[in-house]
Order: sequence, then structure tokens, then C-alpha cells
Amino acid sequence: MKSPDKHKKIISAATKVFAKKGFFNARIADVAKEAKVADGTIYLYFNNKFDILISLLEEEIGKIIEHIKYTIEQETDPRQMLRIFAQKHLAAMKRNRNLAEIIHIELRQSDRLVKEYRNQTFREYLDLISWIIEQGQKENIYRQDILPDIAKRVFFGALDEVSRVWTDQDSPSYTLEQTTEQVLEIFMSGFVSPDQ
Amino acid sequence: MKSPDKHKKIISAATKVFAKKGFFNARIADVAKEAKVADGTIYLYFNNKFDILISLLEEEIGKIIEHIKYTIEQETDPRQMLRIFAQKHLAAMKRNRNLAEIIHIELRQSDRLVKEYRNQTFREYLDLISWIIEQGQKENIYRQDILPDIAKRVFFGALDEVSRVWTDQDSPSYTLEQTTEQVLEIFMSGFVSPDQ
DNA sequence: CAATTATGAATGAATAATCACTCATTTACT
DNA sequence: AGTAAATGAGTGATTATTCATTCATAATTG
Repeated sequence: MKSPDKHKKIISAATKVFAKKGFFNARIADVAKEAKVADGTIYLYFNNKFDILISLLEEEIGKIIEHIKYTIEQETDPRQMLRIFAQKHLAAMKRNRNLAEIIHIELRQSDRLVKEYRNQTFREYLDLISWIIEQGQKENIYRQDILPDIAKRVFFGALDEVSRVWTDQDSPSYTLEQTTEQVLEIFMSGFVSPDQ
Repeated sequence: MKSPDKHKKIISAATKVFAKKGFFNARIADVAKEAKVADGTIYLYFNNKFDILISLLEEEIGKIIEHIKYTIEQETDPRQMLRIFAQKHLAAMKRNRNLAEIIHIELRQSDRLVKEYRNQTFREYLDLISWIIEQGQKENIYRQDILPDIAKRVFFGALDEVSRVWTDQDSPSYTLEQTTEQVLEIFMSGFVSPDQ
């Protein structure tokens, strides 16, 4: 029987290698070496190089999304929901730098398959944000003139770019907590001074 | 003399081809065909495939950045400055879809050279945002507790992701004006109802 | 319980396809 | 004629994928 352990080892090796060299520059031989298996073994577990990338994204991102969804469902206050979303997203990106790197980069391939995957997975993720905003609007906590379909992209884009500090910089200037706090403050109350 | 017109034709062809197939999947032959020149001709104008990408980014993005910088320098109100930044950025991305696609995708390659380029180019761009915020803080228009170094990423990330609607979707639901307005509203005043 | 046979996971050398880049030759221009 | 520019077939390096072979383990047999 093909070992599930080996599947995992290959995914984990690929995460490391793809993050370091990028999908196209990474050789199957690199992944095999990192996973300490033969080149050919990889093809017992995956159909082709691309299949490794898609599996990796599906399994790893899937986990994160499920976790965030689950935690938010326990909550009732829409302000708390957005806070949790930001917190969990940023924490996940900081914790798993290699995966973060792949999300930042490879999820944006113009390849049709990746695009399809991104569209499908991220629709779900983005729609969770717009759903939260709609909840808040129903309770008149969030402004009625915000368009949830635009706001979801604004919010996600902000988190995505902010999370880049942990992959781009060697010694980020701000902590995870400070960063989350700032993002939340901006989205809750905006840039403009209250006494304006 | 090598014709500057041919240089332009190649850049323009490469923009189209890279946007459609992605840098790594694009063949030099594709670019040559699109530009209606021979494969070899490309090497009279560029050192290698990579050089085409970097030149393309430098020339095209450079233009946009210069234009935005110039327009903002004419302005004194920090609120107007951010409005102009958002407007110009989104307009540029909508106008030049192929370039937008390349910025969204190729500028995020994990390739060391691309990364260096991105860091260098975007530092300038991001720092323009934080500079605007600092100006606003001096005049007590923007809140003092906002950290400009985080806020710049939040703002840029939001614009970047929002601008994706024009490359991802066939028929975006909102106009450029509506979208700019929403982004500005969110950043100026936040999600939360004033009567909260 | 040996001894024999079967299984299929794992291997890695070989293959086959791809493509960036070169350069001998042709074309265009003054 | 002489120079610069353009051509595109050919080359060589790279690398994803294949597949004949190995070998540890499991099943079968007497």
C-alpha cells in the first residue's frame, strides 16, 4: 500500500522547494531530494508536477479556511468576526512562511488551472468576509453604504499585502498583535481623526 | 541604427504574451511572432528573456508611478492626495489590463531578481502612501495612532486586490468611479456605523 | 516452520520533448 | 560597395516523465 506518510513528506518537501525557488524553477529532482525519495516515487503519489502544487494548495489552504470558518461560526458579534478573521489569517501566514510564500506567488500564476483553483477557493474565502459585513449591516453595526462585494476584496487585499512583511523582511518592525490591531483599527474607524 | 520603434513593438508584444501565458510559459517565439519580428531580432534589443520582463516593468510601471507622484505633488490636502492615489492607480490598472495582469502575477515570482525589483520599485510607491499619511497626521487630519508603515501596506494591498476585478472577471459589477468611492469611504471612515 | 513464490513500492538511468539562444546568411539602406 | 540590421534554422542544455529492474515483505505451500 502506498504510504500516506510518504504523500505528506512529498507535500512538505514541495512546499519548501516551491517557496524557495518558485514552482517553475523548482525541479522534480529537488523535491525528490528534499523528501528523500527517488524521482520516480513522486509519480506514484502525484500525476505530474502541477498536481503537486494543486494538492499542496488544496490540503494546506483548505485546513486554514476550515479553521477560520469554524471559529467564526462560534461568534455572534460581526466586529469580533472580522477581528478573528484578520487574526487567524495573519497568524497562519506568519506561522507557515513557506505556505505564505506560495500563496503570495503561485496562487497568482496565470495558468488556467491555478486560476480556476484560485477562483473557486477564494470565492469561498472572500464570500465569508462579505457575509460577515452583511450580518453587521443587518444589525446596523456596519454602515449601510458599504458594498460588501467591494469591501471583501479591500479587506482581503489588505491582509494579504500586510502578511508579506513576514516573508519579505528579515526582521519585521511590528509584532503580529500590533499589526492585527492596526489593520482592525483602520477598517473599523478609518484614517480620519474623529475630531475632524 | 537599431530602431526604437522595434524596441517598443517587442515590449508591447511581450506585455500581451506574458499577460496571457505567464512569463515562464511564454516562449520567445511567441513574443517574436506577436511582434512580427524574427526570434533573433529580439536579442538585438534585449539580453535575454528576463531582460524583456524587467525592461517592460521598468518602462511601463515607471511611467505610472511618475504620473501619480507628479499629480500628488500639486495637491495640498492629504485627503485629496489619497483620493488621487487610489483613482490614478485603479484607472491605470483598468486601462492597461495586460500590464495589470503582469503586475498581479509576474511581479510576485519568487525569483530573486524579480523580488529585488519589486522591493525596490514598490518601496518608492508604498513610501509615497506613508508620506501622505504622515502629512495628514501633522495637520491632525489623520489619526495619530495609525502607524504609517503598516497603513501603507493596508492601503496598497486593498487597491491591488480590488483592481483584480478588471482582470479576473468578465463583467465587473461596479464602475471605476463607484469602486474608487467605496475604497476611499472605507479608508476614510471605516466600516462601523457613525451611530454606533 | 521453512522454503518458495508473489506482490507492488521504490528506484534512478534513460528518454523524449521543449525552448532559449546563436550565428551564418540575407536583406535594406546610404 | 560597404555597413548595419534582420532573419530563422539549428544547437545544446535542461528536465519532466517513463519504465525495466530491484528487493523487502507478505502469502502460500508441503
